[in-house]
Parts: sequence; C-alpha cells; structure tokens
Amino acid sequence: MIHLPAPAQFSWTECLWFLDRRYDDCLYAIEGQSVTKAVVLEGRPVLLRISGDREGLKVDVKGGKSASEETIQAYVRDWFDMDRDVRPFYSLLRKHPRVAYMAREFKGLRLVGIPDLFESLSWCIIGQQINLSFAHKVKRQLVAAYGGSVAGHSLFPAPEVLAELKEPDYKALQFSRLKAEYMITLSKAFADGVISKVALLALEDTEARMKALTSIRGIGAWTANYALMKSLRDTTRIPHGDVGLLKALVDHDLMADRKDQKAFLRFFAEFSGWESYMVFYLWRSLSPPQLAAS
DNA sequence: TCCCAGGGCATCA
DNA sequence: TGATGCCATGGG
Repeated sequence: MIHLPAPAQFSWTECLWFLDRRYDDCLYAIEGQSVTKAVVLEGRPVLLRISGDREGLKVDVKGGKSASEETIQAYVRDWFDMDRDVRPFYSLLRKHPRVAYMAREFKGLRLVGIPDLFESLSWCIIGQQINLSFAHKVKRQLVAAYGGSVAGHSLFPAPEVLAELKEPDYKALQFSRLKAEYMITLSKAFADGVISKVALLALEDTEARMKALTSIRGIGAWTANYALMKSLRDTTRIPHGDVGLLKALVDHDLMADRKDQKAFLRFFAEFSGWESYMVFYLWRSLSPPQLAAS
C-alpha cells in the first residue's frame, strides 16, 4: 500500500466525481470511493486501486512483479495533478464575480489528466465533432477489439497494434473514413517514435509543441491544446472553439454569444497562466448538480 | 425529422 | 485571416 498525502486544495471526492460522470469510461472502474485502473509502468502492466480521504490517497498495487513505488507514485500524482500549487488559481477565481462560486462548489478539483499522450490524442480524434456518449461507445469498441487487459481491466491499445489496422478495420468500429486515416497516421507516428511525450517536452516552448502537434494530419488546434492540457500538464492552453467551453461561457454571461471573441479573450486574460484550469472548471460547471450529489 | 455534437481540412476571396 | 462547405453518425 502506497500513501500519498493530500496537497492544499485537493479533494479526492471532486476528482472522483469527474471520473464518475455518466459516460461509463472503459479505462477505469469506480467502486464507491475508489477507482481501479490498469496501466503499463516500466514496461509491465499493473493494476492500481486508488482510494482516498481527507488525509490523502492510498494506492493498492495488484499483480505480481510491478513497477517501483516511485514510478507508481509519480503516475498517480501526475494523473490527478497533485504536485501543482493551485492556490494562485483560487485567488484569481475568487476575484471574479461570475466564477467565484466555483472556488467553493468545486473546491479541490484538480485537472484530471490523461497521462498517456497516445491515448489522449486518439481520444481527441475519436471525439471530434460527435457527442460524448457516442465517442465513449467508439472508444469502448476500439479498446475491446485491440486493447490489452489486466485482471479484467482494459488497457488502451498500443500504437504498434493500431498502426497495423486498415481503414475497414476502423470503419467496423464506427470510425469515419477521415478519422480512420487520422488514426493510422497517428499510431504510425507513435510506433515509429516520431512523436512522444519526451520528444514534445524536449521542445523549447509551448508554441513549438503546438506546431509539432498540428503538423500531423488530423490534429488541429483544438486537439493539440487539449492534449497539452491533459497530457503535458500545460496550464496555459485553451481549446479554442470547443462547443462545451463556449456554452459554459455564454451560460455564465461571460460572452454575449458564441462568436463574441473579444469577451472570450478578455475573460481568459484574467486567468493568465491558469487558462487550462479555468477551462476545466467551466467544463465541470456544465454537468448537472444532481450528478455531483449521486 | 431536425439539430447538434468536447473538429479538421480544403477551398476561396 | 476569415468564411464556407463537407465529412459522418448517433443522441435527444
């Protein structure tokens, strides 16, 4: 059993709530106050069962020979963004009349990430311009057909596996022709080592990373920003044009309508350095409150 | 039936 | 640089 003390402004309940939305994600399982996820660490599949309370998180590692405790800790801390001091973000939140309530209602919510960059980008391609319910269905089908598993818990398919697929294989999983093409390109790029988290992190700044990502066919500004937020932990990215984000901004009376670009920029200028957190909290605000209580 | 969904790309002015 | 049309399919 591994213990991770909770940092300031960290709520396991809020993080778990985010994972436990209505979509039935196939890559982890929620049971009560714990989440179980299969993951490959140090080249070996392991099963992590994470539970928490006010003191912090407990990680139970299942399976035989597993990764080092240090690696497991780093994975969990990254997943829930536990190493970040979010207090400056909370100061900004409280200063803004329209969103100040989030500092109370979503207190301790961290930007729950997707540590695996390949999974993250694949998920973006799947989700492009389709509703989230259907996107999850397509992901489930892809994972069921080509992913691995640990004690019944699914792993996202490896790029080497997906790179071998052809368009009809993807079509059978309800990918569109273009998305099939994007997935083939993306998985080959990962399989060949052209893209990786390490390679992107080695670039000089966030703009260089954006450029590297968007040079890949099928990865536009929205996807690149999303992946930088969720996988590379860049807190300054905004997925411009995101329909949910725009809806939340209009709902909060922060934009007159979805085309009110000036208001959009004015708002985010007030959260400089914390744009991604603001986006995440706005997305959080879209979910009905009764789900939060369930 | 109709509109829209956590976009991306090609084309055109 | 911005606007427009197309792709493609399920959910509400």
